[in-house]
Amino acid sequence: MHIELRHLRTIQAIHEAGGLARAADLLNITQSALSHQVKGLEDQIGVSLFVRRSKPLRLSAAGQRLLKTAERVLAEMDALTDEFRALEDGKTGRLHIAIECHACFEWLLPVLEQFRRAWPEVDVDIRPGLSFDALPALMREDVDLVISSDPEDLDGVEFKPLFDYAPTFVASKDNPLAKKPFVEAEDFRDQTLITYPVERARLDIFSQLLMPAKVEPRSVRQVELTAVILMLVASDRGVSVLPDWVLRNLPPQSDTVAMPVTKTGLTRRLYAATREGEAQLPFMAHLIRLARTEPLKLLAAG
Amino acid sequence: MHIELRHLRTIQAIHEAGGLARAADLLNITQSALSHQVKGLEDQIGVSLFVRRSKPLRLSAAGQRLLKTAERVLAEMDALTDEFRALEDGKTGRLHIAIECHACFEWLLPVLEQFRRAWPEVDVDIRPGLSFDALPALMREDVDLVISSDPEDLDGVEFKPLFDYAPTFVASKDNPLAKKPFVEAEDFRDQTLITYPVERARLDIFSQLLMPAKVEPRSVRQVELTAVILMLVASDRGVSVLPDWVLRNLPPQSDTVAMPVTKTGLTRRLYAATREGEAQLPFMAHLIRLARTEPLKLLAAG
DNA sequence: CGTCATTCATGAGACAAATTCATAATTCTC
DNA sequence: GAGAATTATGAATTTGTCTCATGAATGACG
Repeated sequence: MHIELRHLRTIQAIHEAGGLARAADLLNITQSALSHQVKGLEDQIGVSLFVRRSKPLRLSAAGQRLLKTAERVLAEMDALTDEFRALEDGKTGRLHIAIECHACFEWLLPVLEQFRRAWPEVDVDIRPGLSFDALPALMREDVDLVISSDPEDLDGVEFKPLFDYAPTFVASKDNPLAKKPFVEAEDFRDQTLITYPVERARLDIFSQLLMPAKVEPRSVRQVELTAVILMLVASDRGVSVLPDWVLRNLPPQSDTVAMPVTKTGLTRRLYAATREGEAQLPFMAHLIRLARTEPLKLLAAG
Repeated sequence: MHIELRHLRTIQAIHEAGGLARAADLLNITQSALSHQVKGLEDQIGVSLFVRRSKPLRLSAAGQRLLKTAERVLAEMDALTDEFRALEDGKTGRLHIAIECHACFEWLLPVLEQFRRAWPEVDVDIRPGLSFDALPALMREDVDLVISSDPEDLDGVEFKPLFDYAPTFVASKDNPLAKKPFVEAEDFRDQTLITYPVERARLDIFSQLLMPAKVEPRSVRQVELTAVILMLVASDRGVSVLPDWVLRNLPPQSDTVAMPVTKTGLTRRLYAATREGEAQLPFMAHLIRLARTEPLKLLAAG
């Protein structure tokens, strides 16, 4: 037999009530039960917790020490059950987001900023580390939402569409391609292509154009930050393909030009992946709503 | 049914062992018991704690939250039981001391200083506040040791003698009494007597001399600090009666003279009062031993 | 001081809860 | 898809907790 929370509650009640009988009322059990319990506890820990010499049962030194722990521990447990209760009726929860699409930071951060104002209790985080394997992480409950443009028909995972975007070609105005109305696969053969440092299958330009056309750029350079990519492009160190929302914020007098990929342009769709049913959680639904509308507003404003 | 420590231990074990079966071994119960327990807990708090989609049972977000609390709380409980165990075999304990005798600070502080080096785990404190009613406080376990010179035959309380001392008269060398070889009760009629601010029954000079002789000093002034009393005496603002150990530390060229009270001098004995049996606690016995010998050494050195 | 009221302790039996045993249902691995 | 490993479940059993009835101790009061 170990010390149990029941014992801590008992000690606290006896202290507050100032006696077994009154404490028994507080705890809705009989005075006898308490007496047995205290005796059992004292036998267990081998230390007497109360002074029995005088009748209105008082805490001994050891009892006072136990009471201190009881107060701390019970407070912690109360906080825990409060959180669970809140979690049950959806006022709180965890929202750890994995983004497969690297440029999504651009619109996701403002969206989260707004979200946090509405749901201050929700534990929000972005986990850029696991952009590969994001869906397994979702199922393992390591994350709770995945932003992706490649919906998969996976059991236990739900994909909700967010918004469409156009992967758009950017180059320096000094680049030979700058004069064209649009680019196509062949145009990349002589170019240095700058991409985010993720596998090709996750890059629109490869999955939608170059891999189907079996075209390999002259070279590929991987760069982490969007701003750096744009800088390199501006100084004609390479060309890139970025979502249109990234390009709307370019200064108009910049040294770069943007144009569609292929004559008709590419169109891609972003999705939010959640575990089955969790998209209905109030805060989750709210975030998805925000992620549908806010990025478009940003685009319009840009 | 409430969350119990058993549940916290279970969560922790499952997490550490990475599965029910292994955790069951850790806890010396069957896998079945754990399964039932987890189910019961989840029903209780209305939140699922594990991800069951994949087989090596993993903690869900809520489970991870619970684990965090489990770790904090169980650590606290372990610390508590360690303390109780130490308390059981006497390596630690509480030693809150009430002193009835006000001047005892003089020798008690150095004694405690030495004691703390030998028993760093013991929670030592002095409670000067309740110099009245110290014995009831002892029985209520508000304090654990009382220093007193008035042993009472009380049930459940034990008095151990510490050492003898002589309440000694001090006056300015300008005081008319300074020439006498000793003082007696009548001498106080024309004097301002300086005492500690406690009831007369606890002051040697009243209980041993003035009250029996029914003599009232011209006036009585109460002063808290020994050093201040000595200062006032030196400047002939009054006379006082202090234990000899206080006076040994007077600078020899001081303006005060000391002399016995009555021709034979008074002799008083200090006692340490503990609850019945507790004087045998190792640390308590040590303190009492120190309190017997150390003050005498101080005297000799002074 | 004895009486009465209050408060705590104790033993036996009733009850509830946790655990085990046996076995079914999953999931994982090859 | 067979076999191994892991978790879930139902019924029986064991363990532990509570209640009831009552006894013992303490404190207050006339």
